Amino acid sequence: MTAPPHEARPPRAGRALPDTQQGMRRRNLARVMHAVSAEGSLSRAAVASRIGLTRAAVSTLVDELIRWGLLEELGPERPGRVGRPGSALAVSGRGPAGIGAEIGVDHLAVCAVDLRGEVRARAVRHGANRGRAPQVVIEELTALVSRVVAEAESAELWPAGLAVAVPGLVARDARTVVRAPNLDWHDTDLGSLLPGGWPLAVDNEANFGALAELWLGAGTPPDFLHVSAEIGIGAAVVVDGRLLRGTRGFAGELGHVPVRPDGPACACGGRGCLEQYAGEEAVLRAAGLEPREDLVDLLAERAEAGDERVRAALRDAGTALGIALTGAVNLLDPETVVLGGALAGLSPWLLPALEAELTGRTAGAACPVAVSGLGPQGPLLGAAHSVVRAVLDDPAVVAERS
Amino acid sequence: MTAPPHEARPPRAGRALPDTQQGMRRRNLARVMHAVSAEGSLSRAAVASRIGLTRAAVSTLVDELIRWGLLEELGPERPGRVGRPGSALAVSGRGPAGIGAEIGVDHLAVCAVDLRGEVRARAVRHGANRGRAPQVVIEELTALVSRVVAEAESAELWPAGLAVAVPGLVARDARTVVRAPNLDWHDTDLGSLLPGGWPLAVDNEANFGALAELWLGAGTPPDFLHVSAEIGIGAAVVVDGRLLRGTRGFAGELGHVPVRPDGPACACGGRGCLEQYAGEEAVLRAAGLEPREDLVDLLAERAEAGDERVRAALRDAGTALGIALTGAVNLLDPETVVLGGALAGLSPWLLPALEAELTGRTAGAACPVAVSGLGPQGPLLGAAHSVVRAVLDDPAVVAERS
DNA sequence: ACTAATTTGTAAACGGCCATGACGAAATAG
DNA sequence: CTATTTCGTCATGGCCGTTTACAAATTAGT
Repeated sequence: MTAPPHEARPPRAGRALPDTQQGMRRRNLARVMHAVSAEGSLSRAAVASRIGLTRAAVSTLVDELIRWGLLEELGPERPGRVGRPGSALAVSGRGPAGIGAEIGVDHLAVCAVDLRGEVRARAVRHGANRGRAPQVVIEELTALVSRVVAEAESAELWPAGLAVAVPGLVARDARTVVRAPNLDWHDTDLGSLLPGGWPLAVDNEANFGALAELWLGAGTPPDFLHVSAEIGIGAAVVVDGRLLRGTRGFAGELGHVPVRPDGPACACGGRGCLEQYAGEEAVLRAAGLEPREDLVDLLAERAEAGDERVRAALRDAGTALGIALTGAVNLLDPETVVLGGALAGLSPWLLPALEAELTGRTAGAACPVAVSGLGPQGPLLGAAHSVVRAVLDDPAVVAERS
Repeated sequence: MTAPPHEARPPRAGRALPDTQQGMRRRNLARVMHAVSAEGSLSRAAVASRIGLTRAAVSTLVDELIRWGLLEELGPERPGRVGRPGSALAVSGRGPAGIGAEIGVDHLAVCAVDLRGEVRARAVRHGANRGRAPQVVIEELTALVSRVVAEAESAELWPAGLAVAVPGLVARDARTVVRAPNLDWHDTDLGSLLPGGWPLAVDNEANFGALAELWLGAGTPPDFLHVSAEIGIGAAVVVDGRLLRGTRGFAGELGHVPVRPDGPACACGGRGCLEQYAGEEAVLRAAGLEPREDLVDLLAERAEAGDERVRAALRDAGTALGIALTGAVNLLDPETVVLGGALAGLSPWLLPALEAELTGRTAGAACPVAVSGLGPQGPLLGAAHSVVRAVLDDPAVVAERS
């Protein structure tokens, strides 16, 4: 577990606030929100000492945040120490909520998360989406969103934004799906298909999964490499608490890192890419299984049961992952590598070979490998929380929106 | 970690100015300096419109910067347009200077750069440093620094900091050389050997080379991957205009990215690392040459002359580089890849094979490869400029220092 | 039980910083 | 020669956090 930060500092948001007196005030509002959010309940004086402002300044900031409905006063604290007890502040359970959505290969999911970080509404629809037209899928997703939003509104929440996790490459405009091979989508502008009216952010599921790990994972450091696999293999690079997106938004394509330069040809144009060894198709073939919806469970079950062919397939996938990760670790020097998504569930059979490669190839300076506790829930939670974080990072936006 | 705030603090520690009114003023002072520095000469009104402040505010900022000796008034501008002509401001050619130093495998170099970015003093000593004790080498380096500082001081410059480029891995404290295989140095604390009194920053030569490319290179974008090779192969990742250093400061170890997982064993513990194919030793062996000091010139000369064995060696090195870079590009999605250091001089024979691999393996989404115009001068210039940038990024420090 | 000490939250005065608006100065346009 | 435009500066005002002071609420000590 990482030591509690001496100061609850909001990670520098995507779009920095202007460097003016008003921008300073907005950043201080954010610092108050983050401090209270991190501790759950805090007095004004405690916030002041934590973020380095005076009690008087914090008082005016808190007044404003209460007026906007982002904080609420819980009443006097239980007096344990000497002196007048403070009045406990907490992040409001009403007000803005983050709507997260996930487009999986064989399911759709939507949830609403309040400012406290609690999931307040959910909706899921199972069924394969592969090859279906984006319009149809988005229509169904929109219906789920409507249901979740209605449920949230009945709990006095209002949607502050919609974030959609997609199994594919997303352009930096956070609207266009450039390529989602497992859905057969290409250059699809989700911005025009999804309901307008709220801020919208579309991103790779690996990215949202990594953010969930950063924000919700136990002891996840601000510098790590998050690897996830559904059908393709994606990774997300988090540096200093921020996602590394790349010029075109395509960073993290671990699946196409060359593992054996003379290996089998890949659809990407290369040879011997990681996906040729650790991708779903490759593992299925090596395990001698047919494609199914609940593939991960099946693989885990067979491996558990002692199916030697399945175990060998997973072992080989782990080896390939280890080779690719050796390159990534040498290049990025992350604090840890986190296995998420489907890899989390299969980690008992992947990890030994993976770690053998990784530590064997990096003598001494090995990078620890951890398994995500969020597993397949990561992307959806990360999406919803990304909206919540946007509000915490700049609480003043809600004032403009009323 | 108890570090005195004044001494041994890395100039570009990345630590942002405090978020207060005074911090805001300091940032605005920096914006004025950057604006004037970028244009060479600018009136107060032009600065104001460029950085988004009012003329009145800029006036007071400029007054202060002139009082500190960082800006100087050149007098009225040539009136070409309507209205009263402005008074041209320029960055002062006197005052603080950045001292850059480079410890190469077969040379030492020091230079002084003024705030305008011009090199005002140099000193070089040739001779192999491999295997010599750090104390002895640093003693010689210190002598060179003294000469350069004396020359700078006679030109009314005073050293604002010392930055040292080293061919090896440097810890994040910017003082300790963890491993420099080509010097045979291990866990050497340069901070205690180098002259005190100034802020000190030790860093990898690849990092400083990348910064030089960022700051001085023609048209270098803020997101790129800089590859350099002296004996080992180092890379530096620049994201959004900032170096990615990694948790331990070891990011960019491209030389130990696996290229052929079953290839020859490497000192790092791995097999088939890039260095086994494109490192100096490997290229020498393939080319059938003996180690020499001016190896790069020799290789270029032979290749130019048509020596087929040398050309094949460089071609193979390019291929291996291309494979390793394919992985890096997939992971980081940089805007360009820049070849610097010794690779720049050999690029005519490396590039064809390198680009063939890179574009062939990344179908369509290829990443352009550029060659550094700075070549072997990069690290030294980057080091000196890093000190200058630190002053431009926070001009108020010079006021504290007098 | 009563006083002293400590801590919290708020209010008023203060100082730093930039914006606004006005003014003189120095050029061009007609 | 006048009107116009632009530059640099000054006085004023608003925003924002700090300083200082004070009442309220609790514990510690007698």
